[in-house]
Amino acid sequence: MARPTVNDIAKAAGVSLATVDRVLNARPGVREKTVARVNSAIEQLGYVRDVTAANLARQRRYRLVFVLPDMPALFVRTLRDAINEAIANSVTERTDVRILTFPNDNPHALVRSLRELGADDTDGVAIFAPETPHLRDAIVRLKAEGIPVVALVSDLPNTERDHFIGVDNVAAGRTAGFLMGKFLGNTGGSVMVLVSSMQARDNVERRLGFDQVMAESFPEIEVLPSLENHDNEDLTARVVTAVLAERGDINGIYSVGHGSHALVDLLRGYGRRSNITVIGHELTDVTRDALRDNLMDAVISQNVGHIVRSALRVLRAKSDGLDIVQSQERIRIEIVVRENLV
Amino acid sequence: MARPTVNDIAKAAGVSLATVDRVLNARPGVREKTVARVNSAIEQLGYVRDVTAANLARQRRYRLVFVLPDMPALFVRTLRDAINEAIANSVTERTDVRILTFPNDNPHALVRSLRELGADDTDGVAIFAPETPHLRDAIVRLKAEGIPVVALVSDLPNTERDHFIGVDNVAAGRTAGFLMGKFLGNTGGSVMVLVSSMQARDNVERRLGFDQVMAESFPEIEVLPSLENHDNEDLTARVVTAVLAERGDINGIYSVGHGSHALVDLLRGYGRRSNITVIGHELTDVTRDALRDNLMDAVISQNVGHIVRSALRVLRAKSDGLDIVQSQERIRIEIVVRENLV
DNA sequence: TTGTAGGCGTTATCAC
DNA sequence: GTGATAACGCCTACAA
Repeated sequence: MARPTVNDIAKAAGVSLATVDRVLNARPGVREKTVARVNSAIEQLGYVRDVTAANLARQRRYRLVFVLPDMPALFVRTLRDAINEAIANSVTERTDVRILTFPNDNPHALVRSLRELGADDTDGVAIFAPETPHLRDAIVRLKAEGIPVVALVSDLPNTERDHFIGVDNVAAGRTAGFLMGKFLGNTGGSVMVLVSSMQARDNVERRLGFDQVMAESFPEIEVLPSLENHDNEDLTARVVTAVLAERGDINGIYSVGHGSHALVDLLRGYGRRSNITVIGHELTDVTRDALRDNLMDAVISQNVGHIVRSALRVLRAKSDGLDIVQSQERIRIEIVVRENLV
Repeated sequence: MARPTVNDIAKAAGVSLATVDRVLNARPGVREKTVARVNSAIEQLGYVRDVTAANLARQRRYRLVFVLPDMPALFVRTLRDAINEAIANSVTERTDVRILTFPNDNPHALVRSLRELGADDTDGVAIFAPETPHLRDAIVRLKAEGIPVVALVSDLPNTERDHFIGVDNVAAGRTAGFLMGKFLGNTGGSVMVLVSSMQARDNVERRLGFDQVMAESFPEIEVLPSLENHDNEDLTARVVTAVLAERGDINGIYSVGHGSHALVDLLRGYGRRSNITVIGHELTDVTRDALRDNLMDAVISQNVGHIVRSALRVLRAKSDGLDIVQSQERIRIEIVVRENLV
């Protein structure tokens, strides 16, 4: 039998469509008694609103905004590409997507962009940015205007964001550590740790998880202190070369950040004659090639396509005050090796 | 500016709504000249039909069917659970889902079930079953009736199925082999291969991929012939125990099928005192616990939730003659270890 | 061969 | 407070 409609509840409750609608959308101007009557009819018939019909009637468009840093790291470009692909496919989903870019070294510019957004022109915001007090304030304001906000890739735990879409970076680091330990076996040796910057919370969390697992499960392997390379190729080359020369026992490199470009370039120069296990994060053109060419052994990643689609679904749902399907929105920590590329 | 509607094309082409509709849906009774005029208006305005409005108007429901074997293997139950979860969440998607079960040793029963389905009561079928001549015929008939058919998990390459939703099992086997080789390191030794049955095409393909990689990249490791255990616990225990006793050099076990239950039970008895690397397929309650308890080292898997949702999307799209978003429908070969569980 | 009118389930603008 | 009534974008009798 067919789903009950507003007409059915109207009949059942002995009121008109308009009244049912008022109750459904919690609009004022209905006696409490009537509200109760309508609600019980809704209960009894098991009514669930047809969102597509509602959206048609109100000519709804979801105006969503992605906020991204203007970083050189390939991962950000990968994310941007995924967003653009989603845009291309969203014509059919009543969704208008804008991308706002901010200079990644300038949190004020970010906040300034965010200030432009109001409930009159945006229905949801997805933010990929480091947490700062200014950003916290900006989010407070967005929420005060009733605009849903989700954190992307890097969580903003001390803000009022509605949802975080990304992976647990401690677990991602633990996964990297587990693979490093298993790949090295019980041969001892030591692992060099490369990181773009220890400012970013994701990097810190990954390093933490990595160290946990190495200490717990592979104590015979020594993990060296982090080397910050700021995504600089020359610096990377110099530092890595120096450390490799200095210590003869290095058999693993862990690249914590999402910019393994410099490292991969260097390794490509070596031609992998060194028998070093290399593990990094985020699947990009660079790391994909590196896996294929045996320059890297594993990449811990998160599916950007999934992240973007999840952000869109979650923001639309929040904007409608609807529930989300948890299992569908969980972003998995993916392990990518040579053989399961794509 | 707003998306053009049928009204806009009607105006632009100087015809009525009904004519536009006839052209859009390729219905007969329109002069070629008129068709051309309407089509060029559609082109010019960049019209793209609002599927939700169309579905509302025609009170469209997608009546989809999943066909599954009645197997004891936990993987099938996992898949079934995922379908039921999807059903629970599909109220809002104009989709009615039925599950048809057939005794897995009886392909005739499968074909008989399929015969019941007609264009009058089903809009799409997703089939998880081994390919047989009878099944091929049944699919020919479904397609002849205009019913979209997708293969689930295990491809049906020699049939007219519209789409395959699942992973490349050769690549899955290669991935297992890669991890086995990396985990064992260059210690030599030999790997025992357990398989429920070599009848199933997926098992054969995985074994093939596994052997490829082992031969190419880890020639120092010996891979033993497949032991068929037919998911039987007693048999597994006897065989595995015997082989382990007979050959002292076994340091790896590869469980090819999707029923690692018997093996895990046995290993649990051993308490993992044996230093054997164990790799299997499909994440289920059993393999999840085994990873957590260090009884297994890695599980190669495919996300059943994703598979089911993909099947629904693809069948709906095919049913409407729409394109699918390839990148969204590609099922990934997932590697699951202790640290990236869930 | 083409057009008119009404309806799909919901919302919104009026009156009463 | 409440109820007709007309949209939204599309489809489908039924007329013409």
